[in-house]
Amino acid sequence: MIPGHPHTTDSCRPVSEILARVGDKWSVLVVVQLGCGRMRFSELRRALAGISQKMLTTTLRGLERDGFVTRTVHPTVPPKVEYALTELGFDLLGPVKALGDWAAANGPRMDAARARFDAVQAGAG
Amino acid sequence: MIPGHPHTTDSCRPVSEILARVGDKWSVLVVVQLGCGRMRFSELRRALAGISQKMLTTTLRGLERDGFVTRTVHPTVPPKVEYALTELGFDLLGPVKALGDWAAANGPRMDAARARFDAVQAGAG
DNA sequence: CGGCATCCGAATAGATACTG
DNA sequence: CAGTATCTATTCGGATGCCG
Repeated sequence: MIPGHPHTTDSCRPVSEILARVGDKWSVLVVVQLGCGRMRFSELRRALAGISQKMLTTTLRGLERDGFVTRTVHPTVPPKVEYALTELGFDLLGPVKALGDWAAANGPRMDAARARFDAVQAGAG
Repeated sequence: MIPGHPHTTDSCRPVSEILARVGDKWSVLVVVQLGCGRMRFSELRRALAGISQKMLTTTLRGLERDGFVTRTVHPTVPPKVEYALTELGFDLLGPVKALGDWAAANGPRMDAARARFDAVQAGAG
């Protein structure tokens, strides 16, 4: 029990919403990647290394819809489409990078806990 | 690489990892909920209102495995199992709440962007 | 009360082929 | 090069039934 706990945390609802929007497998990766600067479709695909072309398209559409990225079509031959973060997208980078820093700092602790848990499971059945 | 760009964000990898662990539909909700204090299984289920017993069990197992929550069994009749955040879990609350605050503050902007996008799609095909 | 096993439907993600 | 459409495999998540 936490004595004198504020219990004012209504973070549940908004966290759930933001996670429903960018909590999928690729959205955050794309946002972080675009945080390095505008990129074209194939550059993103190369940078993300593992995403399928379909998923990249779907993810970018969703991010564009929610106002995180812009899509610029250059009417050239061959076609060239560039994606960039909006102000909202850059804004999102703040808390996302905070989470990233946390993960980088505490990832080993998570790994250790997992190893411990698995060892106990194996030993105690 | 973008010339003259900061490019200090190597948050890609860790963000991906933390998202793979707590980016599912319920994990963060459970963590935030437990941030209010230790709770037993049925309390959590009531508080989350919508989660199935199977998912709650699965989610709690995952969080326990990664060292975010502890599971305490009271050998009473009827049985009583309580869950609480570990120090790592409380630590996670920081960046998660930051993300929650951001979502609460910018949710309207996301909604507006979405409405705008949908309107353009309807108008321009 | 807490939890596991099983089955089933829905949603997701990937491969492939085709268009402009 | 960028994107769409289709098909399929995998995963997710819920309902049910049984156990300690």
